[in-house]
This record gives sequence, C-alpha cells and structure tokens, in this order.
Amino acid sequence: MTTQQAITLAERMLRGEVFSEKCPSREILKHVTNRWGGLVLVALLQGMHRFSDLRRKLSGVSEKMLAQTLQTLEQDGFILRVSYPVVPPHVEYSLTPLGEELAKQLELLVDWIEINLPRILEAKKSGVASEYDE
Amino acid sequence: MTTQQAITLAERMLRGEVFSEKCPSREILKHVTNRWGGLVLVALLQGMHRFSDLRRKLSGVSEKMLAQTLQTLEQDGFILRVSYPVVPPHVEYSLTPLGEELAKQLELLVDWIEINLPRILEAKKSGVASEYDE
DNA sequence: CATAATACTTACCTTTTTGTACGTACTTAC
DNA sequence: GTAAGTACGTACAAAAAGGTAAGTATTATG
Repeated sequence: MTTQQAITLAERMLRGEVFSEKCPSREILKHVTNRWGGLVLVALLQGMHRFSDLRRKLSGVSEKMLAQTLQTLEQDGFILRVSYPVVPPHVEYSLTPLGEELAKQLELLVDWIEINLPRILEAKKSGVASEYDE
Repeated sequence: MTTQQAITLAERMLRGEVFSEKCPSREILKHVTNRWGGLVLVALLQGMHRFSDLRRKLSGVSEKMLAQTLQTLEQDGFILRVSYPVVPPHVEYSLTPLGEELAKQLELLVDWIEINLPRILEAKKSGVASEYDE
C-alpha cells in the first residue's frame, strides 16, 4: 500500500502523464495508434510515396481515411506533404526527421508482434482458468 | 516504378504482412493500440496490480472498459489473471513473460512521445503550406 | 441499519471512427 | 467518345468503441 503509493509517485517523474486524461501525449498516441496512422508511418520508412502508392500498399484503406490520416499526421509534424500543381495531380508524402524517429519506434513494435506471432497464437489457445484459494 | 515494386517485395520478406488486411497481427495490434490496452500493459510493467489499483491509476477508465481490456489481453496471453475466492473478491493482474516483452516495446513508444512532446508541439504550430512547381 | 468496498456483468445509449458512393478537373489511352 | 488515372472533398450510413447506471454477493465499518 505504501509501496504502491511510492511507485505511483516515482512513475510520475519517470514517465510524465500519459496515464492522466488531459495529457497531450494521449492525443498524439491516438493519432499514431488508430487504424491507419501507424501503418502509414511505417510504410513511409521506405521512402517517399505518392497518395495512390500508399493506397495500394495499405490493403483496405479507403481514399477518405487515407487522406484524413495523412492530414492529421502532417499537422502533427510527422509527415511532409509536397504537391506539384500539374495535371494529373502529383503529391509526394515523406517523413519529417521527427516522423522518422517516431516511425522507427512503431516499426519496432510492429516487428515484435510479427516476429512473435507464432508464440502469441500458441499462447492464445490455452484457456487455463486460474482460481486459487489460500 | 520498378524500384517501387522491388521495395514492396523486399518488405514482404522483412516485415511479414501487417500491411495486408487479413494478417492476425492487425488484430493484436488493435488490442494493444486501442484506448486502454497499451496503458494497461505499460502500467503492469510496474508489477502486479489489483483491478481497482488499475482503475485508479488509469484516470478515466470505466469499470466496464477496464474489465473488457483485461479480458482480451488475457486471452492474447499477455496478462495473467489470478483470482482468490475470498470475500470481498481479490484478483491480481500481472504480465506474462510474453506480455512483458510487448509492454517494453510499448513503453519505448510511449516514452518517445512523452520525451519529444515539446518538439512535437512546436512542430505543430508551423502551418507551412508547400506547393512547388517544377 | 445504511454505507462502503471488492470485481465484475448487463442493458442501454452516445460518441467516435470508418466506410461507401459520388463529384471534381484535366489528360492520356483505347 | 468512353474509360482510367490523379488526389482529393463531401454527404450520408454503418459499425465499432466507449460510457452510464444499475445490479450481484458478502463482509466490515460506523
């Protein structure tokens, strides 16, 4: 109990305020962890992409969602959007230095999941109920 | 174009199939990146917690959502739930070895965001529109 | 004897997120 | 002349996620 309290205080110093509702980091975390945000960032680690390149690469995105995702990520300063006023339209998306750092963290997470998928799927099977009495 | 194609193929080998809709990793990623999943995992890095410890720590969770989150994470094999049949109820939640690895990746991500929040908020301000003609 | 605490579940409702289908403006290919 | 490709915007609809309030059983506390 006292221990628990002490840990809580220690965390406040170590890790800022993600645990509290009003911290702006929650907002960023949301942009990055919604359905398409993370995928877009990781995809852009491979270099510049045009809108429809991304659309084809991320199987399942609608144009609307892709556009929306790109916009919020651009506003967050993670993505650079360069549009050439030619016809047909030509727009290039790439990561900013900030975005690249973020994307690398995300890649680690995604890679971990993919690499450990066999272990995860295996662990899933076992429906062991654990009820102990003391 | 040919380059683009080649990169796409290389990625398939490097990174599995997150980009494709039907990959089970998308599902796991979802559990981990929804509103409470990630926070719970990171919180549990500090050690065992009881239900209401978590409730108090994650400001803003409802009991329903916390219970639900804990259940899916338990089913994924990331969380261990041990319940003692005493009254009042006593249930302990902790990370499995698998969950701990995952949580550490998540912590890195969350920490990056928190540490770089000043840079992010600063980058956000500048509403620079970039339209170039060639 | 009413209240609080524990760890939930359930029914119901609201908010958020995501998707669908279409339109735009212009050009190239068939 | 019709279709396709480009990078979106917009109205509307569907789906998913999240929240609220109440209930459950039992004990301890005032």
